[in-house]
Amino acid sequence: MTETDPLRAAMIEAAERQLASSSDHEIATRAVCEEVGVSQPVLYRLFGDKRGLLDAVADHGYERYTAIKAAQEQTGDPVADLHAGWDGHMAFAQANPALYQLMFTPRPWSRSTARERVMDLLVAALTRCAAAGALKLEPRTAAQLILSANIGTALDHIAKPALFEDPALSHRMRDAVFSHVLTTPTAQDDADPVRTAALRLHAQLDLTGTEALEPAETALLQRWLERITRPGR
Amino acid sequence: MTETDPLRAAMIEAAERQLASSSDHEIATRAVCEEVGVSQPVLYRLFGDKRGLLDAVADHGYERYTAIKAAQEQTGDPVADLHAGWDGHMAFAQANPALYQLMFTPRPWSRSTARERVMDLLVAALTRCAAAGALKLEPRTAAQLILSANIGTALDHIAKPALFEDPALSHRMRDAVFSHVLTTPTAQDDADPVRTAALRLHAQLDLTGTEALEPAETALLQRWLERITRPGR
DNA sequence: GGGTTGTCGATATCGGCGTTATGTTGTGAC
DNA sequence: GTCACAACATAACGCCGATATCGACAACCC
Repeated sequence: MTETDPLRAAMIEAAERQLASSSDHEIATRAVCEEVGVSQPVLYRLFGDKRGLLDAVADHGYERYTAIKAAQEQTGDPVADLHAGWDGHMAFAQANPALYQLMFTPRPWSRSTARERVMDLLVAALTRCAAAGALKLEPRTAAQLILSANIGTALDHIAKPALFEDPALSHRMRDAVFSHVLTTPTAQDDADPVRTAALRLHAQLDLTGTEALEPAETALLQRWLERITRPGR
Repeated sequence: MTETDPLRAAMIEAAERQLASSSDHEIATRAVCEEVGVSQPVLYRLFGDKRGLLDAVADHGYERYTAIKAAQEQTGDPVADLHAGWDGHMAFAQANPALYQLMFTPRPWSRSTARERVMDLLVAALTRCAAAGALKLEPRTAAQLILSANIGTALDHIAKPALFEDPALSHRMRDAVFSHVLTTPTAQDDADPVRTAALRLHAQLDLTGTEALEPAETALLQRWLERITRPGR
């Protein structure tokens, strides 16, 4: 995945350093090239564009993001992992505010896939929750809700860094969204038990699959389960 | 409040037009001056800075924002007004994506007060809800939650405009946050009836005040009510 | 009323930026 | 040996944000 081009990696790291230390969250292609010790045309040959460099920095930030996440999501309880994932997201925003905005704030003409990949990570974590019967919604819908709320909260905290000191607000938002997405441990099958069971089976099939059915049959079954869980609410 | 300086207003409007029609959500001071028919030094005399111009554009956007809001928040039911306010916020983001990002995305060194003023508007709407006994939290805390979630959802929709077509996601987020902030109509006084009653009285005093107590007494009472409602959760 | 002062504006310019055309050097193939 | 090609630096172009300098004009004091 990483092309192991040392020059390219050095430029990305230099750009990330300058981005983190710049007061206005901006970088200058000249300064990046000077820090690495090369001239400007190499930047345009490697990244095509300043925007290409920024996209590469954002994608590199995704790998640092996954490194933080991979170091913690070890619990057997997927719901606890989900909570830790929210807090890890906030910690990443606090540690790298400029990089965070680059990754999660909409930039026109951006071709970075950082946000989508974070989304996929979240969908995977939510699918594990669904397999445990803890999810009320489809994993993708729940992921969109959680990620939007997480980003909105993190951007608010970045604008007012004092908020990071007290995690009460972040946890309140986390609980608000999670309680709308997760099943309550007490009354597990609330309104529509068929729907919850279908969601659980769908996720379990995504995770482990089955050998009791032919692939074509499994595919048809998944479509049926999607129809059962579709209507929302 | 508006200084009624026609030149200043013309430059703000020109900058807003160019911001809305620019592909990269950027403006050039030269182009703004040229459209108005003045030279660059007047821009720096009026706004001091390019950032000053952008701040003025953001603050002007706040007035358009309030215009949309003032046209709808008329119902007697403050909770219904709150729901309409969320949807109006999303509609504003859809109608003016570039201006929206300028107003609600953290910009270093920005001196714009647009976000704070929107926050104050939301606090006022929530205080009306609290006076009706519909709020579980202090208005400021609730406002921070709602605004962060609203901004996060709107930014997500701006990045993928197709999401605007189906309001299901936005409404899901709205319900998630609101159900964490508002009292359910059925079981109004749930865990801590003293706290809910104190919140209600605090808000009502903020709104209408009282003549039964001296001002100093009222102030002390408000501090007591804050201590009752402080501990959170 | 003439000179003074200060405000408002334009012209011209500076330094920095993103980007690219041009030259130059090194290297492997035949 | 030379020829083709790739990789790199030099130098330049055009645009941008910001400002120094200068001119016009109204108000005001003596």
